[in-house]
Amino acid sequence: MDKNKKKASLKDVASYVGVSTSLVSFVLNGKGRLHRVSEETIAKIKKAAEKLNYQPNSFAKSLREGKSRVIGVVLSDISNPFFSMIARYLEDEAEKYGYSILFASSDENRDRAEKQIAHLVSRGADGIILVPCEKSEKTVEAVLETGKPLILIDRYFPTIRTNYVCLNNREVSRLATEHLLTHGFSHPGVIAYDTTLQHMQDRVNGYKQAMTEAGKAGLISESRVKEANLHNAISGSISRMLAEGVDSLLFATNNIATEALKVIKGKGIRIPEDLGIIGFDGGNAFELFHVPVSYIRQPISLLAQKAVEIIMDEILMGEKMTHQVEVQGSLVITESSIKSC
Amino acid sequence: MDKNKKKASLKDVASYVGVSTSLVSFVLNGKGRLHRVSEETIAKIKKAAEKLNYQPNSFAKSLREGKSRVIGVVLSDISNPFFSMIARYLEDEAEKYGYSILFASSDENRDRAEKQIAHLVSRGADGIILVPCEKSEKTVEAVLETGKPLILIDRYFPTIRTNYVCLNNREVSRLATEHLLTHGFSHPGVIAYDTTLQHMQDRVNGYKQAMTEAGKAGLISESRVKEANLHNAISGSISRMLAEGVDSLLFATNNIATEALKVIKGKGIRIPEDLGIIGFDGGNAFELFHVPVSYIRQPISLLAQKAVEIIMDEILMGEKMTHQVEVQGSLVITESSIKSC
DNA sequence: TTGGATAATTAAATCGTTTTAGCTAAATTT
DNA sequence: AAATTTAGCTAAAACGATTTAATTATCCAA
Repeated sequence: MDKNKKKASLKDVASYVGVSTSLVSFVLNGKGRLHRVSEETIAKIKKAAEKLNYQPNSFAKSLREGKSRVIGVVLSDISNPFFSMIARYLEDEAEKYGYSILFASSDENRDRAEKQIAHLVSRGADGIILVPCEKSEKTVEAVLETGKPLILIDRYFPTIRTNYVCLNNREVSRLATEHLLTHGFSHPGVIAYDTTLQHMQDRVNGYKQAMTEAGKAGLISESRVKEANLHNAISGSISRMLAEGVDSLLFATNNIATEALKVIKGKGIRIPEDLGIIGFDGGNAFELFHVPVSYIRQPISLLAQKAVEIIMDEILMGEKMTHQVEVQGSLVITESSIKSC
Repeated sequence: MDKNKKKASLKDVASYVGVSTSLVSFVLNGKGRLHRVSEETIAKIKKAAEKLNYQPNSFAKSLREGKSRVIGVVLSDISNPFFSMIARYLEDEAEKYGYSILFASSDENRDRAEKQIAHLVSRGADGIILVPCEKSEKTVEAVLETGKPLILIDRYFPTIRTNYVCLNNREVSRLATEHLLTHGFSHPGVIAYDTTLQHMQDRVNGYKQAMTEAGKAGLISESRVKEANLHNAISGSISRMLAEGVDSLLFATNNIATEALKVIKGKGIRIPEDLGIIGFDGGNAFELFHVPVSYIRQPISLLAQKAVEIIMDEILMGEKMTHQVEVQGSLVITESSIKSC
């Protein structure tokens, strides 16, 4: 094994051909013509680079150029299906620009997120894509102060002027509720996380709006679920709401929906006879449930595409405007949300 | 906004305190005492670094040291739950060493994997953790030639001497089949991917071994499933095997198990009366199925922990030995694999 | 008081690029 | 023939750190 053969550097190529490193750099960066290097030399240099298997040293390049071609992504938890899908699309989109992605999971922990971001920045990330966690306004503002390109994804803070891409949470949630109301359910409820994060508030607000529009503001009986001890909390909520007369439920996240389906299965609640349901983000899991489950579909790939597009604009072209994009979710309707009368 | 205030460099700290950059470097790397810097100066330098919010430039550091503190990970597809779990544990383990992880998805495509690896190496990854795809022996060998630390995870090539961490596929698969044989099922079958990858062969071989040990070698009627058109292929396999008298099935991956459960639900096959089943890797999805599903549990966190441990040994200490680790899977048994007689 | 330790610090090379400014020789203009 | 332009190339600084060898100052022993 020749594990000791060092990688060839610009200098190696240069001395192999018998020219200066400048020429090699010009040629290999496609600026040969611009710097009027002779065709002959261009050819020789290219051949030599090939032959020596020259690979530019990315550290030297980054040091010199002040660019890393890496985007840092901090999301809630990459093992959560929703976020791992986002991760995958971000990866694909970034690749189109020749960028790589450095991932980190915050676990919805503010301090952890702060550390992760600092770490990514110190690693030289050219920009940050962030799924911000609750009460992390200061963290976000700190990144903004840096001037480092930043875009929030999935969530945003109404009080902070940043780039963000998120779902039209309120509207799609309103639509889902309206659908329940017009398909045999007179008393819908909603189960959401008990967080101040705006996207979650929006999902609840969409529900409230639909109820109000239907003249049922009086029926609003929301149950919020704390993330801790999720399964039990959801189980309790469902029992309580059923007792109160709720006849259908909107689940505000994929996780909540999945846990709720387990509870429903466990309690033997009939869908849609006893309870109409609409989940968030379909997925393999739902398909194993004994009744097809209606859900709100998020265009995850679009979410990722927009996020990368916007941050790349800022990184590459110095775009200064703030972009705030809402992508449109849609309703996928099946048996679980239609009461046959 | 003071977006123009450049980050402070070593030189800035040095001139702020009125010393040379050497001293600052010594002190901030904890080698102050070693180079007998006076306590007074140490204190001054630390305070100044704090005050100027000095963050070392990682490119300069990497360039000089020839280390990046980044591990490159190429896996099949980060949006696949199994791999996103691995990704998450890898992230956590690497963090313990102060390392970050650069992810890339190969989509089981050899050329893509090759490109991704090249990309990660050119990005300066100190080592590569790889889920190799079919027929990628040459790619793996090419990495080995480089001398860059490498470890395969989840899969391996018996013909190549590399570090790897994988499940005791054959044994756990044998156990699962044996379990079926001793719990009311006289004619088990297996559904696996039609690939030459050894881990998959091992899973099938474990099944065959159990059958042979039970004196039922004659009953071996395996169905292999091509990845393309998965759902339909599995549907066909299940029908065919049931017709052939198969009374129970071992599914060799989580994906196969999930798709199979959908088929089973669709066809109204009763579990375990008509068919006993054992899946691979439990997960949220299984819990929504109307019968609790037995499965083979992989210690994913251990898999990741070992992988990082081994590659870090090589990166940091120049460990030269090849480590080949098999972690032990276990059977999680519920109703789906026990025929009540 | 000369020489040798010892303590405290610094100068300068180095890592591998990119890029600006400058140099030489040939070609063209006046 | 002198001046200018152009073609083709190179030298050297810069990016921001680490590290080796060198330097200065101080103190102590002989």
